[in-house]
Amino acid sequence: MSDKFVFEVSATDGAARTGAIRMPRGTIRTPAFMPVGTAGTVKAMYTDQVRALGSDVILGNTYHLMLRPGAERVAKLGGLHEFARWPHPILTDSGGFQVMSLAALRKMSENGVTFQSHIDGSKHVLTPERSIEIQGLLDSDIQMQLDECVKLPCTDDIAEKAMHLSLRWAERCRVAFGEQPGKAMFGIVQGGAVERLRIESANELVNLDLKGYAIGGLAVGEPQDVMLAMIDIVNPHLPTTKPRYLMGVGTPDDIVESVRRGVDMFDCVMPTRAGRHGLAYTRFGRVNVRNARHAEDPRPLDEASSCEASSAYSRAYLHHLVRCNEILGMMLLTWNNLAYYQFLMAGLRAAIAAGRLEDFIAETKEGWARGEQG
RNA sequence: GGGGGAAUGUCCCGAGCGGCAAAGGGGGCGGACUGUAAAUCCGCUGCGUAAGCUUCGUAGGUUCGAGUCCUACUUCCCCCA
Repeated sequence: MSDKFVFEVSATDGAARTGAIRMPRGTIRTPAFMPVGTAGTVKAMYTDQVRALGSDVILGNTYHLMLRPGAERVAKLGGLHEFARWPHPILTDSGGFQVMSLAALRKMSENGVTFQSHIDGSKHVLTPERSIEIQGLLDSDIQMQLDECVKLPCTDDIAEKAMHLSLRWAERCRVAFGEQPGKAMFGIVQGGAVERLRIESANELVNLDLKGYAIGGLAVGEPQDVMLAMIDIVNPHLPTTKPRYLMGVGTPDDIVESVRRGVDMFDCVMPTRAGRHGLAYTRFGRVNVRNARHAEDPRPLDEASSCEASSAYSRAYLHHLVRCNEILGMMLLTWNNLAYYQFLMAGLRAAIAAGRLEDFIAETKEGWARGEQG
């Protein structure tokens, strides 16, 4: 096969692996963290900054972009890459997450989801086919199947129905997507917190022979140990030759633990949203910059960081900006957080390549536990 | 000189019109955020673990009961001279 979408594992360490996804718009080094840019922007960041931090791919969202500015309009303007000035790979979510997050504004049916726009209340039908069509109009490089994401905890019955519906939708998405060399459509494993359902979901999806597999419906209310247990259950059923993407996760600790278990891709709102809300992630753990104790602290968040936001601005100044609700405060903390996330990912990749992942993880967690630098 | 108005919870603004430990804001202190309806949301903010105690410029008074009514005083503001 001469597909231009290729996943290569270059090294493994335990269940963890490092490698690269190569595709026409660029290479994604794995394990990868993908900053979330729901509405065509990684909030509070310039694309150049996002790129410079080592991001190889960012997310976009079908639901949000179909409402505003509209998929056809984005297509007319040259696609999402051109529109948002991000020439590198883009992964788009299908709208499946909004099935959960906008539960009050949607209706499910076998055919698809009907959303009532959170913006103006208008009705929009999202079928598996339309979701793929929209993702195609956006010119997304990695497209996600439409799925039904369910909040946990839930009954086995609800988890099972959502999982089976998601499987049927996966097939329809695969047909709609067809053959697109250089691009990919990923399936999404569902099944709540039920081992049997997770395994069935994974096996059925693998039968569809997709280019990548996501684990969805996690970090949606369950404790971390449950999430990790689900990963351990699912991964052995996924082919080692395809990328595994844990959707929507997570905290640095979640990511480290998942990489250790063989996950290759992550996306999460955490670094960007938390940054806007005054929380900084650093090598020394989390720092709530709003807290009074930083008011007169001249030290930067991390003097050794190569990111200016982390090394060149005092905590006192960041504290001031956050308190004043200044835009720059959100920009700097988002920048710092994304820098830390990408620093962490680079560290994980290097550690796996060097066969010292466990040591790296121990050192990393030691830093978090130690707290403040110095 | 004459007339009118205002002082509220120990940071600020401010509701309150006889049953009030006293609405709301702001500020402050802390927390949350996981495929983004999020520059959002949630606590706490007189003392005490509690029964309870002490508060509404000051001092008296009326009343079962006063932040609310009356009197005087203090300070501030406005208008007329």
